Amino acid sequence: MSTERRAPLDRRRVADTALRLLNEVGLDGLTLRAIARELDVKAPALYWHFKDKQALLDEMATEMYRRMVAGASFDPGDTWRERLLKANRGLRAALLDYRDGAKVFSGSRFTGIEHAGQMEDNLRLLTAAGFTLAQAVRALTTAYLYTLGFVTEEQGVQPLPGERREGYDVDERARLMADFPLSAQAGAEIFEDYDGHFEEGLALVIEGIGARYGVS
Amino acid sequence: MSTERRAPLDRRRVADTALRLLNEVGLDGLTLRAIARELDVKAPALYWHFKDKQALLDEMATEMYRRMVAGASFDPGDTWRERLLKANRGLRAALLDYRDGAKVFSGSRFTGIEHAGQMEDNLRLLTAAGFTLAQAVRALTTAYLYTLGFVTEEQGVQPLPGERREGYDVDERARLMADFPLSAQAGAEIFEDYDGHFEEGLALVIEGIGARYGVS
DNA sequence: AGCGTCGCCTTAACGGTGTTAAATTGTCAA
DNA sequence: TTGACAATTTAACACCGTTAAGGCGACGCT
Repeated sequence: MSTERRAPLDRRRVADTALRLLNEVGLDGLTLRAIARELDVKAPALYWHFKDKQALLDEMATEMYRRMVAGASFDPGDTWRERLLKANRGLRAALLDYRDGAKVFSGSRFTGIEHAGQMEDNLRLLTAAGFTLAQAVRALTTAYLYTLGFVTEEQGVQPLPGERREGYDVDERARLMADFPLSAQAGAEIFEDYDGHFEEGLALVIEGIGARYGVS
Repeated sequence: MSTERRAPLDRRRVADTALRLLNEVGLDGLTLRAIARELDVKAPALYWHFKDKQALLDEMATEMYRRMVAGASFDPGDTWRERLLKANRGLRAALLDYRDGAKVFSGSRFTGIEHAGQMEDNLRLLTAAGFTLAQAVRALTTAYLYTLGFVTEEQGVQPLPGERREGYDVDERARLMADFPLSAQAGAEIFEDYDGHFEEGLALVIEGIGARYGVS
């Protein structure tokens, strides 16, 4: 008889498994029973480690953020523009790593204060570059909210890089909108080349920060 | 005996009622049975008018948009800056009218092409002002996504104007973040005065559009 | 060695959810 | 009068998050 025993669960391992499963089944399919099955455990066992499902989602969001920070290559010598570019490209990449990543992320709250480290770093860099604290917060937040909004929409159309949700045929859309020629033509500018469009929008935001706050 | 008979349902009336109910119970509490009860009908009746719950949510989002457009005071003589301000202030106001409005909105798709009217109008105004079509689309979309991201976060903290969700005490947050002085101080810049912060971020985006695309 | 405690998990169950199939009613036309 | 058809109800299904209660193994204490 095998005396092998499963190692006891902990919050981190549960969140890990849930994140892996998320990519297979999506947020709708991410049930406690499915997560438990994956961990070779019954669903109520999860309640020993999390007070409810939202707490597990919070831990998942926190783990997503941890991995994003781990993958970030922040240089103390970055200009503020470089830093804003890196931070928001990194955020987008982190969200795109998971199906419904943006929804999970924006629907949750961090479980600790680990995120304060990166924030402090960014605020220090921007204030050192000449921004007031209020300006620095506004700059970071505005870019952050743009990125979050962008990826939320992006994942609504393209759940994972490569696969496309139904009902987004650009050609058919153009046909329906025959009476609105500019809108029809705009289709390609909306539903394709997300990478390029994200960069362009981010550039707009950064340009605005530099112009309005008079920091170069 | 009263021979009064309920007028038959239609998609619009169902969406109306669902939107009213949304403000009382929130998105989580918005069940088909609750909506049906409000309409003095049983839940499966809704399936005569909608193929599933998502289709009803789509109709709700469309109705939100209709009301937003109805409440908009777009002047053909608007400068492109005025137009971007009006459109995004109007969008935010429309989303804030409903509890979880941003979530409902960004999780759904319009049921028709009614939204193309306003889009065409905006694209016309911006291209007339000197933007290329691609630039106009990018300008409108970037501001739109910022607004959507902003209100999503805002409603996560403040479901309806006036009421606040738990766990967002700025003072306690500052205490936890004692080791991160800038971040601690930033609390007030993040969780308070949403009106002012929204305006400032929107101004940043618009400034960036003007600067990068060289249109004044 | 025996015993109690405690951490971690299972079994069983509850009320509620979206959804479907089938039966029912009301209305209007032939 | 009958038949067709739109609109709704009744009944049921599978599954969901969550709770209560109990089981089981490992550990410290006497």
